[in-house]
Amino acid sequence: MKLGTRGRYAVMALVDLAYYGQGKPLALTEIAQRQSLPLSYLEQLFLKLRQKGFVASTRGHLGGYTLAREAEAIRISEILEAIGEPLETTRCDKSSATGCLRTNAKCLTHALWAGLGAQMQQYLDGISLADVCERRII
Amino acid sequence: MKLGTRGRYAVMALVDLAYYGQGKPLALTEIAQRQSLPLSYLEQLFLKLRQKGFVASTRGHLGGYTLAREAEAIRISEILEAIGEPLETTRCDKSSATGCLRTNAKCLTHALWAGLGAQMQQYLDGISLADVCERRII
DNA sequence: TTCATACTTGACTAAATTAGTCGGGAATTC
DNA sequence: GAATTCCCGACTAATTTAGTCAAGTATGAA
Repeated sequence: MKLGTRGRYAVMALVDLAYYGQGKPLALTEIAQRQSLPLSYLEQLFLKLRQKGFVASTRGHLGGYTLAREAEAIRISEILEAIGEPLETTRCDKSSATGCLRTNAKCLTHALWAGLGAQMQQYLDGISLADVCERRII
Repeated sequence: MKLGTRGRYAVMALVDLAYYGQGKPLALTEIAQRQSLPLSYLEQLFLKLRQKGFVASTRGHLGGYTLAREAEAIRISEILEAIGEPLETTRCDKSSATGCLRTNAKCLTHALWAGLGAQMQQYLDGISLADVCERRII
């Protein structure tokens, strides 16, 4: 159960954007350099972030990305979901038949994993981009 | 960020063992059938679980596995650790140089991921095998 | 205009991980 | 001695991850 680079990089980059880009467009190259992240990988991630309405882009010279929403209003959980880094603790979501509903013993563990997922979701729901920037993490 | 089959199956099997095997050895074939898990995969997992002292084995006819410790004393987090399903939210553990300590911006997210990891750990630390069997999950 | 900058997008790929399988052994009981 | 069951290592197919690469489009400045 490990966090991949997708989620990690996306949050790192958005935190950087919120922290250093005060309203003005910030080029991805700058973010990539400062955070030591591969540029073309970031481009992929920001494509999704733009499509989902987290950032806005300005093309051309002196262009870059800006936050499309306030840093206070962007929760970490949303970012992870947007770029396809799911918090998946169970496997029985899709179809009820193949899942864990065959015997009652199987379902004993279901509540456990669902609880873990809820725990994670709740934690990341409760933290905004601004919280991370201002070091308000518990 | 998803839970793999290793961790899921190991916990499912141990819950089954705690639930159905009341002191008497329970064969893996039985557990595998009841939980619909691949037998030879379970064998791998139980090898580790035995080596780490979670279960004891009895060979031969009417043999099988028993819990080596009380179900109340086995925490879910221990099981996951034993079989190599780590709760890895950060990547800067190993060496301080390659990690997140180069710029201060990087470290902004470190607290976040560390917090998430702590959250998960705490949750799974607080739940025992017995809790799962007796449906004492919140 | 022309050039440099920067976003846009899709296709592709190497490496790692996962989720197992397979085959043969060793111990124990009936 | 035969059936059962654990023991153990080697192997592998498929998936996922973590990117790279190439080509294009839009914009601002000189």
